Amino acid sequence: MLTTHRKKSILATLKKDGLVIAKALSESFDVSEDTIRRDLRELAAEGLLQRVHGGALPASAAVADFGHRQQISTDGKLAIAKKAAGLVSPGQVVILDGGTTCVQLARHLPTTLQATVITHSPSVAVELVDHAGIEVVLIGGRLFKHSMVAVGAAAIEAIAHIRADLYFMGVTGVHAKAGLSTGDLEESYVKRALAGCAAEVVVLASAEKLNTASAYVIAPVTTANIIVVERKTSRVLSAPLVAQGISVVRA
Amino acid sequence: MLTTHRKKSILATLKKDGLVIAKALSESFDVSEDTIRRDLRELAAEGLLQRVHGGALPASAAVADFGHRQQISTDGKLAIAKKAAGLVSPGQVVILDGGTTCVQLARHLPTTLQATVITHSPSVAVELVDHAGIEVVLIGGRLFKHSMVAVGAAAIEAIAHIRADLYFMGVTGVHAKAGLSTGDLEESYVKRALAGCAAEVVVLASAEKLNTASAYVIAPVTTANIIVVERKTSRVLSAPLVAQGISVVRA
DNA sequence: ATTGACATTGCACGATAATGCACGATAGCT
DNA sequence: AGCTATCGTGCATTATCGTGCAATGTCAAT
Repeated sequence: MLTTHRKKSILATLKKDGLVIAKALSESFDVSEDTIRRDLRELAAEGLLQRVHGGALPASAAVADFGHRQQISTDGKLAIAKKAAGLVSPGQVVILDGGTTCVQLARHLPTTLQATVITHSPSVAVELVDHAGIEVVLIGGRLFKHSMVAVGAAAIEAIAHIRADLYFMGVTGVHAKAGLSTGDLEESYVKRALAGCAAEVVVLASAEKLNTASAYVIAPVTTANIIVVERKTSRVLSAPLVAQGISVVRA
Repeated sequence: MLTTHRKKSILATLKKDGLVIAKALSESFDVSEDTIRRDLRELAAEGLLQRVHGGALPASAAVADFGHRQQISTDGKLAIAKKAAGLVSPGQVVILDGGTTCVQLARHLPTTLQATVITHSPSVAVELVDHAGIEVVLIGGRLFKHSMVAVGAAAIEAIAHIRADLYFMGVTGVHAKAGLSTGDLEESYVKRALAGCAAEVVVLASAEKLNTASAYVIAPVTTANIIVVERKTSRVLSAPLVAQGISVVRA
């Protein structure tokens, strides 16, 4: 029995059953439990599975889950969301992106605020149910599950008929030269379309997004009128943005 | 049985049923109630659920307020949702209406099912995130908050381009003569449009809906190919429907 | 063929985690 | 108020874990 072969089998079993148990593996491969433990430890170190007492679980399950992602939303993101919520004036037509920060933003809009919110994120829409004064418009399309937003031709088409006052854009990268970027091609198209139909664009950028760029560029950084960053953001990071005429707001 | 796996199962059960009972869990996992209590305590400490005497409730705010309505969702509705979920075949294109029953239906679709779900309910969309095999298409429009569904011209327009195998329709009234009806005009337009583009229409009707009619008529009752009703439904109520050639399924 | 470097494995042992039971405290119902 | 189910805690038991070490096997260079 080859070690690598055994490891592959373990991963295959894991994928098939959703979990593996150390004792059972040791019997089925006829090796000691120590050996299995070693295998599991090594596979866990490679990020191929998640080690737990008694066996292992798939790695993805730990990472996945949107609800979980929302929980790891940092204090910084929360502060950004609150600050951004304050930028909305009564009567405005506002576009809210998907992503955890925008969900937080929606949650922190005053419940009494009279406004129209346009969004392609079902999560944001659900969040706004009990904001009596807010008219919600949902943009349809194929649902990109990783970010929980509608994308695709249908979404682009729906956006084409919209004019908004304000667009709160979530991004994964803000770079003075590379521009605003995100990790999914379809998403970048939608964000570009949304930016194009709003009078003012507000980018929400938590600390780790600044001065980085992701795979797909949405637009030059000057597309943003305002960028909301964390309070602690150093001047070194904000200066190049301010130099291009962007208003950098600290949360 | 792995501890971690048991906890995940508890959370999954909680999500499915809206509550879990300690004693029942201890029996189904064949461990002592102490162990279950420990699990629940730890999950509660992580903020993943809310501990109550005798069991636990969901913790998430988004789930909670919808869960309020969901709690009044009777056992009957749950049974209907489960039964209806079993009507979906792999590979089908399915339309899911809004409403608590359809959210339950979504929740009870097999996680491994390969299918396309079209919906105008953001709640349903959110529910299907962790069904890896399901492609979700969101229909946009103005959000009618009471039912949490997209309605209006945009929704109708989007629906016009759709062909589906199956449409699960929620209604507030099913009457052999008055037809299928609902309490909102806009909603009735959308439901009619959805019914028109599906090969087969399945109506989900909990006990109190039968033999009643609401303000706005969607379509004649014969539009429905199948009506799923509660197990206890009397023959007196189902007979007039069967007489019109509709298949009445008891949950 | 021999040797040495290295990987793999099984075993021993102390440490840690998980579980079930016993007991007194508490919550919810009548 | 009184009853019962449920709860939390301390403790003993068992399973599982990690580490160090020796035995075995592999492979390449000599």
